[in-house]
Amino acid sequence: MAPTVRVRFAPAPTGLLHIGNARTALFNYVFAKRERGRFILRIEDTDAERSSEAFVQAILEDLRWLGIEWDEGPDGKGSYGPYRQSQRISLYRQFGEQLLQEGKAYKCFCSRERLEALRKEQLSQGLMPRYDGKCRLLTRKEISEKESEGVPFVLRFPVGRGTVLFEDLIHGKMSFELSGIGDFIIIRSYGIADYNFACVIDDHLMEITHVIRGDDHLSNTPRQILLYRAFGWEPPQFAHHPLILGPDRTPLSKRHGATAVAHYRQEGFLPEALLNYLFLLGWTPPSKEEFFTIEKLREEFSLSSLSRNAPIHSRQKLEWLNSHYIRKMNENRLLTLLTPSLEKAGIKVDQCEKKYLLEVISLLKENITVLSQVEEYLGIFFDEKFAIEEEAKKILKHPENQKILQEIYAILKESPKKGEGSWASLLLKVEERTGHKGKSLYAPLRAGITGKMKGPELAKILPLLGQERVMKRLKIALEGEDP
RNA sequence: GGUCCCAUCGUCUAGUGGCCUAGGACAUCGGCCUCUCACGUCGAAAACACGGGUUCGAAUCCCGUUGGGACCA
Repeated sequence: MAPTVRVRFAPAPTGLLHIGNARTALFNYVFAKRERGRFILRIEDTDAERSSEAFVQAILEDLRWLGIEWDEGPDGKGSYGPYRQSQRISLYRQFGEQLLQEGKAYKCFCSRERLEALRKEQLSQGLMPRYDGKCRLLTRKEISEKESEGVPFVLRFPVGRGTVLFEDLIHGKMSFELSGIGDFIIIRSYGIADYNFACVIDDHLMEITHVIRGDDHLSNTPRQILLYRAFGWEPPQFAHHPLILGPDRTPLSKRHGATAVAHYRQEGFLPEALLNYLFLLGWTPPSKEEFFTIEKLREEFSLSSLSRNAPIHSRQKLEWLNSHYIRKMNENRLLTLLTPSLEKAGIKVDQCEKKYLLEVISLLKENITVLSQVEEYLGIFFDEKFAIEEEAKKILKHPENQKILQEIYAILKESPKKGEGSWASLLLKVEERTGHKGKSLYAPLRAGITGKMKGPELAKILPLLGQERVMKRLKIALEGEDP
């Protein structure tokens, strides 16, 4: 029987989770679900300077928001811990020591100055800069001399010659020439493990079966495989996916503006839209359908069908998906999601009639791309936000338009309270009396009633506002007063 | 400089040797719908980086060039 699939997502808490990392997490998560395996969250916080607990918490929050649940992680779940590298430092040292004892690693006493000089010289000769293996040849005596002098050292791994072959689940057969790789550091002078070393030890100890990560690690993989071999461990399967690029075709970073998941969440993007988008960049479901859910991904996603091209981030496509999901969402859930935006805009949600709120939302969801955009339209439905835009004012100034509004006002005044259905007949009456219809009627009406030039259908807004409020707003428009 | 990765419309992609006069989506432009915006709908413009092979036949396979990217330092 094949062992249980175990995958991991291993972010460094040196910043907010950005959409590229989120995509990696999602690939791992969906793969684990499909294989009925386990998803492990590991925090790579060996860089104490740049790591912070606040970022750890922010990352966890973003992952949860995306719908990712981990089976094991830094918050107590799982028995392969600890799940923070900062708590595993002594482990790395132990394994470093083991390699040293077995003669599979050596102490390197070379100073920063020597390394720097070496590098410059190699460069000037047109050679590739890499460690020349000087300390690999040190005698026992020389080593103990250096040690007693207290010369700081690092642990290096002798790479040797040959070719490393492996099968990448996305790229296929991979072949790396070792002649291009210098002896690399596994433990730094201050006792901290290098990335590749810590990564291999953790992945092995946590019994990771599939390492799914970005292409930026592709060329680290032969180094890691060498370490697995040195320990006599079975390497996991590897899958390297392309990195999301910015419009300038360099890897997505802060320079490209908003890239953090948290940012998109705050702006009012839905997790299902972001998820759909992240997979759409580089993957097409068998059905060729553009919209898909995580359930569908669980059934249909496969690493080998992922594109090997690095995709470019497109906010437009994300927005398109988001507006689609907003329109599809039911009003009750939308109201829950929208409440923070509404409150922030000064609408006291709990004091509003829920039925009214839901109706407002059912109209507005047709017009917005991101949740935060509702604010733009709030003035139509909430008196405390009502304001007349400059362009609307211009329209209202026209004498002819004033006449039309006066007519409407008069008709409303003489009509008994209108039920919802009778607005249509009322507008017909207005058409008859003023001789205006279509645009010339509706434009001033819209300007007067909503204070805006665009928005949902007037035929739906009017009954929602009710006769009384419509009259009140007409009056404001007629008197040319600022409300 | 070495070791690798990648290469179809502006963007995401379909395409795994004949079904391709290269399909879809976003964005763009135009028509329709319509009081506006949005939606919807119809249509237009838009790509196989280049050069060699292999083959009866190549976007698809091989090699080289070019371009972009990663890692190494």
